[in-house]
Amino acid sequence: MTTTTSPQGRTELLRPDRTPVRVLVVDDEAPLAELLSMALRYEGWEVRSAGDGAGAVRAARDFRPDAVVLDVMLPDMDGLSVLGRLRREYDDVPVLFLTARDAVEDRIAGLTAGGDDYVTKPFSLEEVVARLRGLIRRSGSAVAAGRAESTLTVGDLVLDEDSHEVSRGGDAIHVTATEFELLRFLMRNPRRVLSKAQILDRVWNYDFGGQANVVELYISYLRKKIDAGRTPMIHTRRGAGYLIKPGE
Amino acid sequence: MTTTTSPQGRTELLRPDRTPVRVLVVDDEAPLAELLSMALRYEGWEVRSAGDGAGAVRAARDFRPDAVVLDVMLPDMDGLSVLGRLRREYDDVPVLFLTARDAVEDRIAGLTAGGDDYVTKPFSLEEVVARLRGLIRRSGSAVAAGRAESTLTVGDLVLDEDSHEVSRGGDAIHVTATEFELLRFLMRNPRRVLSKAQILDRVWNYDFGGQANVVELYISYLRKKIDAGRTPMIHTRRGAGYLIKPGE
DNA sequence: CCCGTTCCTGTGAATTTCCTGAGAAAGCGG
DNA sequence: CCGCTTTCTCAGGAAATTCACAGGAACGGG
Repeated sequence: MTTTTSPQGRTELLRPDRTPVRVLVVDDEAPLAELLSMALRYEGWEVRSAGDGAGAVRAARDFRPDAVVLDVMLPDMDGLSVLGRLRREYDDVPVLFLTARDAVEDRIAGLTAGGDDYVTKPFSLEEVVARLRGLIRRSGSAVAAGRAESTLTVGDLVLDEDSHEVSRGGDAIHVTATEFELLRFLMRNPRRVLSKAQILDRVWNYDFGGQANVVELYISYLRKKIDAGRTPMIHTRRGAGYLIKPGE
Repeated sequence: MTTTTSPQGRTELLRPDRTPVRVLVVDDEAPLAELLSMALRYEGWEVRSAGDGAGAVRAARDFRPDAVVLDVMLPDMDGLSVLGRLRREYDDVPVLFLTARDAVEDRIAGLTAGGDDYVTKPFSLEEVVARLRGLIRRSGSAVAAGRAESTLTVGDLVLDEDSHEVSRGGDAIHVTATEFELLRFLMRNPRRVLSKAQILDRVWNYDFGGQANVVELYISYLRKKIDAGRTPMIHTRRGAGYLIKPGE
């Protein structure tokens, strides 16, 4: 697995043979599966989806995914069983579990043990994509293809996805969890205008029902922390959205 | 056997020929075997599993594992018989026994006489991984490949996995068993945020059903012992988890 | 230059997340 | 069996974070 930089400046994961990464989405709620598939395709990944455990196993067999997104609550069998079947014939595939927050610790215990990961519903797409990237990065193929990078850089601004640390020009900057996700989304799309709707869709939970101006608010927070007294890197495109780029 | 540092900074055991270590897991409880396999694969090891004694012997024959994790209670034959068969054709392989806590102690004593080791169910994955590492390190191949390292260091904090001793800046620090495992997990993943769920999964027993705030509690304990009056090394990433890193 | 629109940001309150003391229960050594 | 240690639950309180609201600033089309 390697990272390349596309003409647009987006970095995307590729497999060693320079073919796009394949991800299998398993969820019985069709709209959610749809939402996920779209988001993952937007990442440049190849996506297939299944609505139940049996379908998942079948799909895995001929699709040979590099990673799986798996709802732990499925109509026919539970997450662990599906995982078992997948793993039986298909060793190393990393899995990202989707689980309800209130599902009293839905026996998440054990699920993340193997280096797999999980997110609780309702999640933000940014969260899912980030975790998935992490899993793929750390999976066998990534190691085989060389050094995996856990850090995003735009100009003198650096964001480390492992330690959740942010710094600009060497100075450490403290950001909150939401600020971190927003900044990560911006930095993953440098020099590209992102609309408030896009940002809301990616960074906030999919069922967020609040005011649209939280985005403005958090942009404001980030500016205070990142651009304070320096060449601004976060820019407003009135009527369009926001973008981040290195200062001249 | 050598230790190398992967791109992510994790150290992993390799065989003299720089091939991953091979581990055979023998347990008839499929979910447990699954859990173990996942955890061991995550360590970078190659894993095969068997559900009974006969299968174990067969698997060992063509898999030639560097270590075996063996449940002493198997449907077809008991641990001793399996061990006998394994050893008959395959001398030196170190074995980690899994045993129920109430199992008769002296039986185990006999089993571990040859430098093997055991853990009682329910165990924590950290425990199993650590013991297994110890066994492999001490086994023939490790000696052949040179010095094995049993100590973790982050800044001036040192943890010895063999003696279970911890010290910071030369001062010995007493930690309890649970504190030790938590600290070891943190130190094996320096500068990386570990979520409370991940920590719970790795450090606590797999059937632990308690409150998630034991993690907070033990972090608090560790801070009192390790960071007291010094530059803090254990940091909270609110909404994300905890991480350890050397103070500047 | 005016006006409607869009964006920025201070204030404050609700909520979430984390920390930690106190004590019950279980384990261990003598 | 007793006393000490360790593990863990519970609950209160502290602190950080998230978010709504609203007034004012900046912008851009006409």
